[in-house]
Amino acid sequence: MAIRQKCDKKRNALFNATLHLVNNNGFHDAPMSKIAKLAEVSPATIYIYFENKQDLINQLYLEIKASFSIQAFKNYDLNQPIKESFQQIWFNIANFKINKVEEANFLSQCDNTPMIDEESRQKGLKHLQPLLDLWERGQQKGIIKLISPYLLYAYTIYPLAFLTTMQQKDSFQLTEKNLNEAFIAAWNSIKV
Amino acid sequence: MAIRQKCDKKRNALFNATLHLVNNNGFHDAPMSKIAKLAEVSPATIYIYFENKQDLINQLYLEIKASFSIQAFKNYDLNQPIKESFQQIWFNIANFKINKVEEANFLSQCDNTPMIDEESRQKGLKHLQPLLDLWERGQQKGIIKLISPYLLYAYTIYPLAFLTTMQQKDSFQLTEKNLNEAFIAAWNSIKV
Amino acid sequence: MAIRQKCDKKRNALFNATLHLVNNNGFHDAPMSKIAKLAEVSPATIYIYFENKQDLINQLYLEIKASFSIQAFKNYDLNQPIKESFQQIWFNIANFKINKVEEANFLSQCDNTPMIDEESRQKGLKHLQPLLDLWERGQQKGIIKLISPYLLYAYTIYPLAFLTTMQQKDSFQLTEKNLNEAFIAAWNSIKV
Amino acid sequence: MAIRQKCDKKRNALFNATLHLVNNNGFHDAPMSKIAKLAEVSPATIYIYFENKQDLINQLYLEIKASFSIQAFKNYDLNQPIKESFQQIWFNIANFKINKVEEANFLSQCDNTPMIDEESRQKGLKHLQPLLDLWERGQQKGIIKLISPYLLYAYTIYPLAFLTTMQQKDSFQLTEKNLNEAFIAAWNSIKV
DNA sequence: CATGAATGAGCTTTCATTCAT
DNA sequence: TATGAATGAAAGCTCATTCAT
Repeated sequence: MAIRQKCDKKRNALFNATLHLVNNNGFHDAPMSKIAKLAEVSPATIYIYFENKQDLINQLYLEIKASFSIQAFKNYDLNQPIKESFQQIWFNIANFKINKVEEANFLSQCDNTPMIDEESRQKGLKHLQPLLDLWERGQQKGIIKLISPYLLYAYTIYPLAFLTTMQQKDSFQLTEKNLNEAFIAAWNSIKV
Repeated sequence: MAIRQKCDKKRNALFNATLHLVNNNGFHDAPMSKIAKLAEVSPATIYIYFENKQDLINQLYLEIKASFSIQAFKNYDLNQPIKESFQQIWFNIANFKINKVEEANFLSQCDNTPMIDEESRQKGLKHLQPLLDLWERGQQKGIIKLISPYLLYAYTIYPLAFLTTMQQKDSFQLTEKNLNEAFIAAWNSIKV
Repeated sequence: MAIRQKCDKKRNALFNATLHLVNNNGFHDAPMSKIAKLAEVSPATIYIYFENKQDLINQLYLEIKASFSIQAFKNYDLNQPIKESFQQIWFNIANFKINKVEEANFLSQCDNTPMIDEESRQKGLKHLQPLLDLWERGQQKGIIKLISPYLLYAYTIYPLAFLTTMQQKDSFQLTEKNLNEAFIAAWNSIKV
Repeated sequence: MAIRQKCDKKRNALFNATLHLVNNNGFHDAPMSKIAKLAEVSPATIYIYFENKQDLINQLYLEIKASFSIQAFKNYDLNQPIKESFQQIWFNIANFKINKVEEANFLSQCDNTPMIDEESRQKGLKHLQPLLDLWERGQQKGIIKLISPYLLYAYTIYPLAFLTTMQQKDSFQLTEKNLNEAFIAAWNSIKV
């Protein structure tokens, strides 16, 4: 009655292989055969864990988004002042992007191409809710400007994507000094 | 002359078809056969104008980057004050992204995936030089913060990409009010 | 005994599943995985009961042929007159085809395609021997025409396959009236 | 401006290859790769001439049905007496089955399996209309029994399929004598 | 210059079967 | 015995590119 069980080990190996190949070659040059080889499984095995290639990509996206959100709101304390809370979250996100380069890179590709289907994209968006709530509280208290949350995001979180992308490609270094300057720029752009 | 015009017509048709398909389907689902069909030419004809698919994408990228740069520095007068100059350029870029949605979208994909080869990417970067020069002058005059140009770009120009992407996907509207708020946020983040 | 019954249950479930899928989808679209699912067993279990897919099909064919032959010669009494005997067998076969539609359909597929291997086909043919013997007796008595048994079969039994196939596919109905007319046609074609 | 044209030569080669492989191996063991090899074209070439495998099979079926129907009604003269007309058609069909063994065999497979889709099957049926009309005339004149055309077909034309199948598989020979006996059997089964 | 046909290589996915428990 | 996981091989089909005109 005992049988071999579907194991997270293989699922993870497939995720890692996909992550690596999509980041380096792009979605268009990350065939299932290469993914399988890199994960050291048979091509057919992928289809035990995922319905098809799109499903593999979607699930990977959501898994990374979830791990992103855990990191983003680590040590976030609702009772602290608005600015301290925002600072905590901002640096959490920055650290995720710095330490989890592959994951951050993948999310960037997903958010800027039609790789992910609409349903998964919508699910992924929900992870940011606590930050939106924080901004609203900040606005009610007169600390944060009364502008669209899209603007708040565009000028505080989104720039980090550029900085990490550049760090990978060019000679730009995200030093601690740079990071602090970046935070100040972010805060200046949204504070009242 | 007549022949030359005929050529450009097909070249442009191919560019438009590629732009449309890559934007809507992604690079991985924009085969040469579909591009040819949409441009109303034979697949074989593509290879008269371009060496191969990569070359087509690269050339399209550079063409759009060039048209972007023309728009970006329109009416830019070196003799005007720093802030006015920056404001001119910033709104130029914003208008490009708002009016040339397809082109802006395509550049976004190129900048966030391994679609474009390194050589073309480097060429594309040069178009921004006048803005970098302006920033340097601003810094020398003590008007702009002494931080890396990567940071300056990340907090002034890059956010526009997010806003235009969102305008396409969601209910967010880039109204004139929003746009002015965005410029203020951008300026606040880099001014001394 | 208990184990034996358990076994037969699964074997039968597999037979039914195969019958259903081959009839509805064709042999080419009746994969082992679907058969297993429909029979509510594991794909691996099939290989406990059958050597491979070909063996499963062959055994199913022979099982159905055997059940066909039991039905065909039910109440067949060697002492009765030739025509009565023939009539008995003919209606037995007709009833099998009418009541066991799935089984009859499957035999049709097997007899008209290279699904079954030669050995099993030969085995299947033997079930008709009593009918061949009856015909021979009829010929000796001058009641049945002195023509090849292949012709006798082609003009008496084989037409039933067409009628039942049509009943399934079209609006044709095998009513009792039709059936009696069919028997008369059959008898007229072979009687002296 | 002149280009290579899609040629019937390749289309025919593909038809012949398919015919041969499906007849000998069955639909389930007639992969596109083998068909291509036998037709001496690339697998990709098949998709220039046919939408997919199903379309290839459907078109082949209809082509053969058409050629069958031409043969079936060759020299058929509406002004001749019913029996002579029927005899003409019956022998035409018999000759088709004897001389075009591969084609006849293929039609048999198509008519007894779910290989062909419903639409093509319906189209294929229309080819028999002149025979149905003849039967109706025969019935009006009191020459042919007033029974369903399905019965008429089952007892006159359908038996030929069995005889030709047997000729291929077994030692049975469709001699001229056999053929004449078969016709008499056919006629006896439907004449008043 | 321009074309539709043609293609080998490679794609995603499925298959019959076996493995490990 | 019975299983769900696992798999190499092969399926149908598509791709970027070239051929022949």
